[in-house]
Amino acid sequence: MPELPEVELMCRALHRWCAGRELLGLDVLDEKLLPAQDLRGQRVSRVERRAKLALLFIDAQVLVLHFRMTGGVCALPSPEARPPHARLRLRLGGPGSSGEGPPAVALVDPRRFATARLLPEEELPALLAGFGPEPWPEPRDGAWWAARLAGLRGPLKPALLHQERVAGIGNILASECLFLARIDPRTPVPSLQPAQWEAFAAVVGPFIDAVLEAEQRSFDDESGIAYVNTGGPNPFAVYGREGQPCPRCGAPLQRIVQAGRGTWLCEGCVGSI
DNA sequence: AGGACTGTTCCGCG
DNA sequence: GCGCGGAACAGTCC
Repeated sequence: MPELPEVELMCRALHRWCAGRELLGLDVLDEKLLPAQDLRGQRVSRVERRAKLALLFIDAQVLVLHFRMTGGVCALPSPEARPPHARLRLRLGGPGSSGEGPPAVALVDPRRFATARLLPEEELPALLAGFGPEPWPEPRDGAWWAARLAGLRGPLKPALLHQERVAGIGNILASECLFLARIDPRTPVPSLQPAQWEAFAAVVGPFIDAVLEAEQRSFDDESGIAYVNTGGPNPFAVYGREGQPCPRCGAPLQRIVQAGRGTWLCEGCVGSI
């Protein structure tokens, strides 16, 4: 479920697994993803997140992974292991900067929406310039959010998904944070009051921290496919819960569609539009 | 069988 | 420029 927190966790995992290690091979298991590459002997220096991208720095190049809807990463028990839906595999040699790591890692993606590209490091700034600034971990206040979305006229919730304004907010994060801030997702951006911007700003950082902490557990077990919400109960307050009672007031939660995407809200908890 | 889905891009229309 | 709907991508899970 890759939004900002999930991509952050995947990047941390990739960094632990790969940083400082030699590449023994880059296996393109789905040729739709990337042309075959020979990167043997090159070294993964580090892995960083920017927006919803994972950036693997390999010598003078960067392998840029975009997980889209269903992409994920996992550590493999053997160099030739091929878990279901594996699309790209990195075989690794030598101990990493955090000790022994797995013999290989893979990008897995059942739906095959994920993308990968390899580009010279000097081309990275131009790619990243297309994304807005990060809403986390640096604290952002209400004025920052208002300025980032200034000029947009439509409803707030779809506006939050504009990656060129603010990078990393996804459909779940948007619904959940608006619920926590008691803001109606249909409110036009120009109608937001300063107090509402502040309420929203106050909610985002702690919510991302909470998701990271909750999902950290699924990454702590690095023995198999260790990524994203594999089964388990829906951990969210409103997402995917239409018809269920609002955790705050008990009224049935609503699902509406905005810009073609589901939005979940409690009509009893939001102020007037 | 049919619909919905955590992301993004493209097109056409207004 | 903005925003929407729709389609496309491709697969799984109700």
